[in-house]
Amino acid sequence: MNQYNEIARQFYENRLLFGDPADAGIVALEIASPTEIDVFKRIAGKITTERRPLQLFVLLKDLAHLEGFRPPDHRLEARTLAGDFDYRHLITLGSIDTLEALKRHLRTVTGFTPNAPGAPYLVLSDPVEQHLMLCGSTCFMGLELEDLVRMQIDIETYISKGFEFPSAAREGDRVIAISITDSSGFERLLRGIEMDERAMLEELVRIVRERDPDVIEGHNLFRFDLEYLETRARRNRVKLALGRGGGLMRARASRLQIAERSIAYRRYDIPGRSIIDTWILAQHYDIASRELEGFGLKQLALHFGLARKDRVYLDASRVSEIYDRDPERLFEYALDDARETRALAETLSPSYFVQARIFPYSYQNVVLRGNATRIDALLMRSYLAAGHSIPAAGEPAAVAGGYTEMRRCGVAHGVLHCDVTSLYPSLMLQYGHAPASDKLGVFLKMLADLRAFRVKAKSLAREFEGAERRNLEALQQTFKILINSFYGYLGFSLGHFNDFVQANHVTRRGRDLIQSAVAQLETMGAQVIEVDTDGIYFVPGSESAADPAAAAEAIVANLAIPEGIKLEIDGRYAAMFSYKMKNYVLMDADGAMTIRGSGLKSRGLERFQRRFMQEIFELLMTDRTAEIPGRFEEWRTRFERHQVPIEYFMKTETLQDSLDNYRQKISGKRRNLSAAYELALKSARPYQSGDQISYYVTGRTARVKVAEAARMASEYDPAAPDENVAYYQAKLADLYEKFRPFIERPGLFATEAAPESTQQEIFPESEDAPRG
DNA sequence: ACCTGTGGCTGATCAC
DNA sequence: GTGATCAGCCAC
Repeated sequence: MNQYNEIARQFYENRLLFGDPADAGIVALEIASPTEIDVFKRIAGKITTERRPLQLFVLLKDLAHLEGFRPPDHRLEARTLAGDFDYRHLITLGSIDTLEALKRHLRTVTGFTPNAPGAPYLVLSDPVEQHLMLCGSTCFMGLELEDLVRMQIDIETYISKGFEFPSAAREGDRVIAISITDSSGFERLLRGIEMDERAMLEELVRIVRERDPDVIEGHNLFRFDLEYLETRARRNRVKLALGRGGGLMRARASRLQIAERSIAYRRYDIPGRSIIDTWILAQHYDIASRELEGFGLKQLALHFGLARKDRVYLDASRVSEIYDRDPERLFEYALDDARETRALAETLSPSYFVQARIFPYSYQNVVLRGNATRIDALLMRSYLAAGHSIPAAGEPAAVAGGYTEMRRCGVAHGVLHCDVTSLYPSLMLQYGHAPASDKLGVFLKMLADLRAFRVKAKSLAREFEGAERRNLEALQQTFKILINSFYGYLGFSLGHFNDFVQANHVTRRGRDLIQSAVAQLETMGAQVIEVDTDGIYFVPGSESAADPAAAAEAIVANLAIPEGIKLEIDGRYAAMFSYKMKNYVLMDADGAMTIRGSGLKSRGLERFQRRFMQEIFELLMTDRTAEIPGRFEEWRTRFERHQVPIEYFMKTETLQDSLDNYRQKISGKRRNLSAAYELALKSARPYQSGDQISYYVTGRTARVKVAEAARMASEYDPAAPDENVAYYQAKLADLYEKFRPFIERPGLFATEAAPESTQQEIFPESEDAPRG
């Protein structure tokens, strides 16, 4: 057996983390009848179906709540679990009908809805999850991503004359092309000239059934394509029987929480298959990377280098026009979106594929559930398997976070960064910070296994090529994500094993550790610039000139760091501009800059601001501050002459709220007016939360109400430029003012001795730009 | 029905 | 004008 198989087996035999390796090949599960579940397996490329008895459960605090409940099919078992946690009575049932009846009964008897805080019973909302949690199986054991049949679907729609945006409900709007590709190389374009819409929809259903994909992928499937198809299918009286065994596609309103973004969307489910929306994968990706310019297929394909060289993108608002004039031209390019979606999914989905082997969720739910919720599911699965009761989530308490400090600001040269490797996980393992309620000790066991597995997967990945390397890379990436979620779980208000006291212990140790390292560095003659949670930027003392690399290692080696904790130099920079906490710029030996912090690189800033700042930073860090006033003048003049293109001064904002919600908050004076929402309200397009709006500011004076003076960037006419020159020039001046102290007095300053902005105005106001 | 955390900066708006 | 507040974005 080769090394890859050996390691892989070691991973997959870990039943704390993975599903049952003996139940391999599962690609999907679907409730088949009130008492049965269909388990779809792909074995040697062929789909088989096993119909098994459904295993469902409810957990109760008090058996008395069962009194008076008559199960419709009399199949119900109650069992008292070990330990004395709140949820100690496991009621197992074999029928959805019984489950629903029991939920109704418990709601009436206890007065609590299923997941309300303090409810004396616990029911997982998804019956498939209940089943997987009890039986211990998971999807994709024994499979790799390339074993799945993944289909990509993309539709083109006709927009009636006089309208800019598609509406499935509008007379005249319709589907004019459906592009279908799959991972076996199948490609099919349904063309609206040979087929009417009904025929296209029926053909789509037929093809999906015939190709029988495990996964259906698409870009914006949830927020556009499926909703459009649903409406058109209803109108054409076509049943979207896309499921395995002919089940209908279902829909319901749902919400998705991705970091600070809360996205309302219409969730779709297709029996026996998983729906993967690459728009959602991109949202997840962006939380970690913060580098995407936008979430359109085009922007993503360009960002990930997936676009073919001669790729032509058809603007959705021009599709109808092209279709009327020359439909062949539309059809020529229509398949490209589906092909590109396939490549995008291959880029973004490997980690989720691995996670489906770990968590008791369908592949689709792995993408849609949050990290802490997933850890909760692992803990619950372990406890139920051991026949142990489950605690109720603890009351939330305040948890202090990481230590942050900016000790020095301005420009420094020869900067090092040191970093504590996996700070919180290391502290949790070294000092045994686990939930007090984890009587079985699985929390730290899982964390330790994950850490060991990650090290193995990472080192082994380097020894392999091709598919095996990609798989190992996906494994180590997944382990990393999971490892980093364990600390967050302690402070997760809905985590059954949460522990806010322990969360506080962990961060307290982290703060002590990093502050001790800072103090030691300063004692050794280093100048510490910035500290954030687990990392320190500093300029080493002067004695290190001869061999900077060795000197840097020596510094770190000389720090007194607790047993089991590793602190290492993980970056060296020619220069650093320290501006504010969490806001700084690094320049490496080649002169390449890295800009960090919302104040310096936020996508909420117009591109001209980011560009002008970049110029300032580069000049600041290369001691060419004298050139900065000239650059400022250049930008001012460019605006004066309308030479700045719209892409540089438009602002792009993401709508977090729904428009209804925004309207309600405004009328209740619970929030301020916002340009992006006001424009969205005026627009004909039905904007949803998560959509982005690009706008610019019109008018003649710098002090305008932005929400009133804003116009959609798409309405800008370069032939009749109406951007507010004074407003944008004032922004340039504000920007210059922000950095003026550092431009006038170069060097590195202790924070309390930071240079103040002087009152003198070196740039006279222009007549049309009165500034208050 | 859904949900990992804290800390920090900035622009826009609004009450004072 | 100033400060408070909200929303949005980002670091870790």
